[in-house]
Amino acid sequence: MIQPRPRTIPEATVARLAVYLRVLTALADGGRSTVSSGELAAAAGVNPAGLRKDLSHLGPCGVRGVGYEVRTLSDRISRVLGVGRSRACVLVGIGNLGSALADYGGFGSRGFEFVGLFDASPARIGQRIGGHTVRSVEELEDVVAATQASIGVITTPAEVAQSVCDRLAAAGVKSILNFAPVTLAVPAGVDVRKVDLSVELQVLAFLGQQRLGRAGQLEPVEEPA
Amino acid sequence: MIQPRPRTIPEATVARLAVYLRVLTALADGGRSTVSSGELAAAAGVNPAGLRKDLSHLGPCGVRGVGYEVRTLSDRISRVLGVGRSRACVLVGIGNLGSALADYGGFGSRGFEFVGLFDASPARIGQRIGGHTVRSVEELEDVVAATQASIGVITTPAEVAQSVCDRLAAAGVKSILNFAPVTLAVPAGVDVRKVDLSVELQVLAFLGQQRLGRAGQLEPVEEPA
DNA sequence: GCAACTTTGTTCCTGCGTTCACAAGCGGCT
DNA sequence: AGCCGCTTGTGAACGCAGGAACAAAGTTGC
Repeated sequence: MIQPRPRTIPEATVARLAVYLRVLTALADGGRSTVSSGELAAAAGVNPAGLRKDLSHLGPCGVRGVGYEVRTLSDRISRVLGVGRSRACVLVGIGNLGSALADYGGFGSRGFEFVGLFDASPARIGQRIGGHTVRSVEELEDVVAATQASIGVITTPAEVAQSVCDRLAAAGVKSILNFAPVTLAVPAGVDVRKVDLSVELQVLAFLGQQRLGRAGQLEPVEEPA
Repeated sequence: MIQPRPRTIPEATVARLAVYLRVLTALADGGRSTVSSGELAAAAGVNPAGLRKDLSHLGPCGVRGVGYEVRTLSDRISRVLGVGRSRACVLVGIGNLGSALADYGGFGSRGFEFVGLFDASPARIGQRIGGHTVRSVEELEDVVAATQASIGVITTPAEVAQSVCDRLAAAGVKSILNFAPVTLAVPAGVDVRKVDLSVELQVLAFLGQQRLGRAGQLEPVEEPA
């Protein structure tokens, strides 16, 4: 028997499922037992129809006329996303940002566990952050091999990010989250996801100034009819 | 004389323009004077045709048969994005992540200047980070009004993010970058951009396990029949 | 001066994501 | 038991981003 449902869930949907899961957890803590798509969508900041379509990728999991049972839906999403499955992560580059991530509690509750913090600076090595000890980046390959880490996070300066990325990929890491402001080249079979904080600010600023122009506060730069 | 070009540049294009700008800056530092779309696209990790389409939103700025002049293109993108224009930003929530952002040098070179760091904890108030002193969140409205800050960054715990957001919006901040894991509600005319680190990891992990499933290495965790 | 090569700018097209709208199904009320 | 209202799940249309192919334009060599 084959599954009639296509196994591919759009990436945008996956991102929203994670958001829904967080909202559902908050609702469960609040004692709610059921919730409608409209209410859930409002809390997540999306369109109700889009939410239902996202959830349809999991198969029918609601009751018509009533809504979704919070517990059931929460479990279903957790299972699909693989929450609870422990995932070993390594983090390279223990600067300000790296320290913040290592110390952030939001990962552990989702099954992400840092099994190695690495830095090249002798001043950093040996420090304890978030319950782990910073190790020399020389040990990177050994730790990845020993722990079978599948996720690597790069928070190094841009200059060394590519070489760190190469070493992670060579050591067997299949998924890389990159905070360094460079575009990484990786071999096939390795996923890279980039988070660029200054680009986010830049886009935000551009939208702001574009909105000012549209608002006609100062000379309306509209094309006249 | 009106500009015949439509003023709306797609958001995705704006984000890529910021990336191109970074690559161009690196090229200029390396002494390059011209660059082709193919080379620039490779360095930015995008399709050459897409890059040319992005650049076409700025009007013709290349020379056929030669390529783009690095200096000219760099200036053009900078002007469109508003780089160089100084933008006052306030940062609320000086935890690990907030400290990292306040101390990150990548913002100042793009014209983003933090004019206020705020926290509610007395233990944090008075600390100096990145050349600024952490102030009480009580002073938030006064500082925003005095500095005409247009951008606010929220790195507080989730529980207080909405109230901070409300205060920022009421004080006149028009663009908000939110790192707290909640969906913020804002009045019309205010832009919010959300960066959710744990969602990024979640998506990465899901793509990884999905890739494993497709590879047929082991049977994917099917719902039993 | 002319031809050939290189590279841009544009156009078409395909696919995806989002939104709207409606049929199907379930609980509650009479 | 039967009807009504509410909510889900799905099908269709719309708009948008991404990719490939092509024409225009400029340079280089002869």
